[in-house]
Amino acid sequence: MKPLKRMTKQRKIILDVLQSTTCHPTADWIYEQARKELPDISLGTIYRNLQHLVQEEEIQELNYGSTFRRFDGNTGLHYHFVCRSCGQVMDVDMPVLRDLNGEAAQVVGGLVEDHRLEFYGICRSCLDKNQGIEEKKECLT
Amino acid sequence: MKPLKRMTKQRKIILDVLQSTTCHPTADWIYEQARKELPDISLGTIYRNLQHLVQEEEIQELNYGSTFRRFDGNTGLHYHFVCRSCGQVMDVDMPVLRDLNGEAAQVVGGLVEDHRLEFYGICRSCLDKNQGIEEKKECLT
DNA sequence: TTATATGCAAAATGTTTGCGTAACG
DNA sequence: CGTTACGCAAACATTTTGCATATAA
Repeated sequence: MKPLKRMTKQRKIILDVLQSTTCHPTADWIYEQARKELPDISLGTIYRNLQHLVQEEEIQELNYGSTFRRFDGNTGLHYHFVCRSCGQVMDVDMPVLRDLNGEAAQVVGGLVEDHRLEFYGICRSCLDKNQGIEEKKECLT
Repeated sequence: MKPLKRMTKQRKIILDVLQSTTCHPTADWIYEQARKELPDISLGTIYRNLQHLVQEEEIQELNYGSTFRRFDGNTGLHYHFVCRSCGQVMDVDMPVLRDLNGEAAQVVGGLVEDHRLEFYGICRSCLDKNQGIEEKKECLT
């Protein structure tokens, strides 16, 4: 973990929020959480810090088929499952496919640094209450 | 290939643009191309048709670490490589990992319908002219 | 003490939508 | 002909930015 340039209380809270949840929150959800601690924090500060933390590789950014981003406090390589019904994003605890990068490098002929793998489908809890479209949950705690 | 509800000249052009390029264009690039044929086409029409074509599974939507989407006329399962320097997205012609979905299903316990795999790194042409940051190419024809 | 970060509000970006008109089948 | 799609422009949601002030090191 590299040292950050400055650890403000705002930055600390944002990092805390991300590291103390297993969900994959949006900027807005992080904002709501952070405001419980620091009511005057601004959304601009949330975005500036998220950008900063991504650059410092303290967190990672996720992007699925939606208009907004999600963030993940877990920077280790791991895979995700996205439920098409409720929109929930969960970690998939399966072994990392280490030789994939080399395989791809042979094909594309460039430098392959890493990869990202996402699964799509319907999660168990949506299957159970097997109905049409659930209301989307932004984040489950 | 399911029949589309109506094949307007606008929809045809959008489909043509996507199917006659191996790049993975943004809505805006598609708009520029379509305007060469049909100068009065509107961006709203582009978006409406892209959405429609995704639903009909005539094209697929891609989403990477950026603020905008890309689209792909190739609906078969295949993987992508994203160059961190020039932003280009290219196909990775490697075998599809068919048993991955089953593996993930065992872990998450839901229904896993499909997966998406993306590689990140620096492409050959950026490595060759090995300089800092290239100007971003939206799409190469 | 000074560079870095903040809050606020305004701007920018990418996408969607309402409405009256056009045109596919 | 009736329904579906269009062009246009305004609305929307998310993210970024400029500026004057505050604060961590």
